[in-house]
Amino acid sequence: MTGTDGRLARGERTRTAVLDAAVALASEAGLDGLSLGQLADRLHVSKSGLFAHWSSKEELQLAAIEHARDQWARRVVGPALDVPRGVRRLFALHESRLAFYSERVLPGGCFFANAEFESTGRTGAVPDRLAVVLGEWITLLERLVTEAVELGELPADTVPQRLAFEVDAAGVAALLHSRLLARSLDDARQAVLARLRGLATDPDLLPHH
Amino acid sequence: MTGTDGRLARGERTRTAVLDAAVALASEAGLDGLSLGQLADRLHVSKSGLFAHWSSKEELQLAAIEHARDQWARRVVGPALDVPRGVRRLFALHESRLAFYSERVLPGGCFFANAEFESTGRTGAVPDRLAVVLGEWITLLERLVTEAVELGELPADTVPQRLAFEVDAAGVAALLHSRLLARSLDDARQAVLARLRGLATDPDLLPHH
DNA sequence: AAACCGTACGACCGATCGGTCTTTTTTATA
DNA sequence: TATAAAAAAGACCGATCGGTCGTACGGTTT
Repeated sequence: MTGTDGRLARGERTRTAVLDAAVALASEAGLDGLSLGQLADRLHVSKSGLFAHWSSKEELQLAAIEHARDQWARRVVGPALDVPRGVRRLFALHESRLAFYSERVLPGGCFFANAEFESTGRTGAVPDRLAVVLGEWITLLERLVTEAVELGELPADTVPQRLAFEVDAAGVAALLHSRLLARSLDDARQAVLARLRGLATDPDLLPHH
Repeated sequence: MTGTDGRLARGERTRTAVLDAAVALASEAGLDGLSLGQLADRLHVSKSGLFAHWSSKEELQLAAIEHARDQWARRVVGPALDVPRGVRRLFALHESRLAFYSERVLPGGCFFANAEFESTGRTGAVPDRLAVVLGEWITLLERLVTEAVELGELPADTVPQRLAFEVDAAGVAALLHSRLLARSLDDARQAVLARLRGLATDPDLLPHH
């Protein structure tokens, strides 16, 4: 017995490499603008070789969604969960999201924002899956708000849905305008910081600037 | 003399019809996803007929930008300018923007948001022109905030850039999530309303709900 | 009536799209 | 060492992409 099959290992390696490139490309051109030919060229593999791993473009798109979701969980959500529950964790999530954008992890800024815009008015497995993943994100934000309320760090009459919407909105706008307005990321940070400090029962849980 | 040349009139008619369809199509598929073949089919004209009016796809894209800009000025900015200066006009602009989305004037919701996302990391005449038009929009928001401050309807220490960013962010997020979250448009309205009422020296200038 | 001009069409071009099929290379097992 | 299986390549397919060209129609001018 060998434990690891070299053939499968090789396949898994290229599979990961392809998905990395696919997520990066799709963050710029969108899931639809993602071209199999361009993707193959960039990775110095043949276009038909991609079909050994995914039977169609749609399956590759679905795999790219899962790949991007893992990346987001690891680089954005994970670090925030190391911070204590409450307003600090909520703000940490917002900050790690902005860091993801400013560090230009993906050339287009964000895989999901681009994909969500693109899937407007379309139907199919790809928009369906995107809707679920984005629902998870909103739910996470709402849960962090609710936790802060339960800890007494936010007023009891806080509407989690709306505050989650406000925090997310700042992130979305920061991304959208980051190319045009260099200060948009800072605006997004300051706006949410001021808002949370204004609401928090103990503003000193959050930085002053 | 005839005053109106029938040939030019006919050209202007189809030109307008094409741009209407182009803006609508681009609001869904993006300026890049806009296909001349599909556009021609939808209008029951020949693809080559389009080249009698625009020498290339890029020129049609630029014309579509101007067309969408006119539409936005007429349907969103115009009505807001009928409202008295100050916080009321600022909120009216936000509301007419949300109305533009909820009325589904464009199938994709917004021409410019889609176009701005798509032009991330690209160069050329189209992204350049988009950057200018979007700059005009941000400047308009900032000007309305500044006017409200000068009228004493908002505190003197208000940072126009940031408040303009917050109002715009609510609109952007409302559009992005409007397909997935039906309540996003209402969230965007309530969030900005609560924010402005919280800041305004006379909250009664704004509606209560 | 003739010349002219803006509009619009159909045929066609090379490039690229997603996708199929056959063959070759690499790795593991009998 | 021969065979099976996974991975990858190359040739090729019909459809569509943006774009060109020659031509015909309709309204204007002389």
